[in-house]
Amino acid sequence: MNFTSQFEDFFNDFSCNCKNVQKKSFKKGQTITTYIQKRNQICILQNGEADLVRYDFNGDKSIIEHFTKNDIFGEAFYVVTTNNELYVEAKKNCDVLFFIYDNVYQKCRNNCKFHQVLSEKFSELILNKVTNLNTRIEILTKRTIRDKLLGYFSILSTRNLSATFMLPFSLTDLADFLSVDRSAMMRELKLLKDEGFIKKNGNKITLLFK
Amino acid sequence: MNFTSQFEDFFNDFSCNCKNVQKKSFKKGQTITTYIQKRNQICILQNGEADLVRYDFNGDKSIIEHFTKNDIFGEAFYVVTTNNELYVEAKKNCDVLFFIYDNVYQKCRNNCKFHQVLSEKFSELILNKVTNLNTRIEILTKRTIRDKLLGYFSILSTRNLSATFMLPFSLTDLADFLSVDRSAMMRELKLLKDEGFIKKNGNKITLLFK
DNA sequence: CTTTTTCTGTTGCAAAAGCAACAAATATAA
DNA sequence: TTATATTTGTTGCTTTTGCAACAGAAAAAG
Repeated sequence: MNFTSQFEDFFNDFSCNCKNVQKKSFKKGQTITTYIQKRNQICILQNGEADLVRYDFNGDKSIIEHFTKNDIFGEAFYVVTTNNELYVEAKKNCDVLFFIYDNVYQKCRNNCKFHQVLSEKFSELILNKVTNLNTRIEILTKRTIRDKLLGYFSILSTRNLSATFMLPFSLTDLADFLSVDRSAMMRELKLLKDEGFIKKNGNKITLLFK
Repeated sequence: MNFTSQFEDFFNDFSCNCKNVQKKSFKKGQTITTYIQKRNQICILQNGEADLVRYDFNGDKSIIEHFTKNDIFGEAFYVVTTNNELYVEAKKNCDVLFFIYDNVYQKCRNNCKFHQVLSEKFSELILNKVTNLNTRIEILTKRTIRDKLLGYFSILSTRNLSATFMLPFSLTDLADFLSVDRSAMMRELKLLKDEGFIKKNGNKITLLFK
């Protein structure tokens, strides 16, 4: 995704004084925002890593999305239902911009640089989000844990332009991301190793096929 | 989603002569487009219903998305990988607008009304798509067939403002949409009926809880 | 109206996944 | 540095899901 670089400088140099945009920092483990479907909040992750986490009424945890630099998120993108708890948790120290959806097009009176660039580039940011979500759906629609693992690994391998790559998650979180039982996933990982499909060293995976 | 109404008249009255936008009609069962990740194609469904369908290398079919009036789709939203076949199939007669992503912002020389409105409203169309995809992910991350069914039913019920609603799918397609085995899903539907959670009459479902 | 195709409903059996529990290894905090 | 918490790895057992196969119902095609 090379469009990211277009925003890099802009977001780093960001120093808009208008009241409609807030910049906040979070430490690892802190909650960046909880989705409550009242405000029309949108967030841009300037730096760090974060997960959108859901707990359903069974207490099952899912990692809905994993966010990295310049990813966009917030309750404006989500129809929140009552039997879910949804929040975004910082997995590393994060800098985040907050604003509401209405401000993207109804520009603030200041006519500041931020809003000018944002309204131009907003679609590209969302377009990127859509492709990420589609990739996520592609993995989730795989029928078996094995296919989910291999599908996800293959995406990471492609992104990294190498058969070897680091998982962006702990194995515990990976299970929540793939929406499967952790011990069942561990069993499958072991089988994939034993059958010679992958090599695994902590969070470093190497694909041995094709 | 009441923003849809804003577009209704516009898209129906559409009569742009510029070469960058094409309007085509399809009969039920026809393929609207195949995703090949070469062009940056975007489509808007003016009328009808269509499914984005994937066959993976095992031959398993998934319905990735179900499109209705004013939904937006196309390979611009998808990172196509080699071991998938992806295409959009008309489930009813459809009218579709085709254009490429670049045209959304690099407006055509004609400066036609279509592009003017499109560039203003494009973000809202995508935003709507993002919420749909998130809803889709919410269902797919449920761990059991039962929870997937109940989760999906509850969404349809909310949308229809009624405990009773019609499935937009055949039961065969519903299984592909939930990404589960059809016979296992039928078994679960029967249990849900027998245990008094739902009433079912063909494609008409009534929720009997809460 | 008849034939053909698709969809629904069902079942027995096999395979996969979930659950619970625990020990060892790491990482984090005091 | 020691104590505490989290993650990894593993396993037996249970439950859920998938697969294959088939018959009847409904829909589409001729």
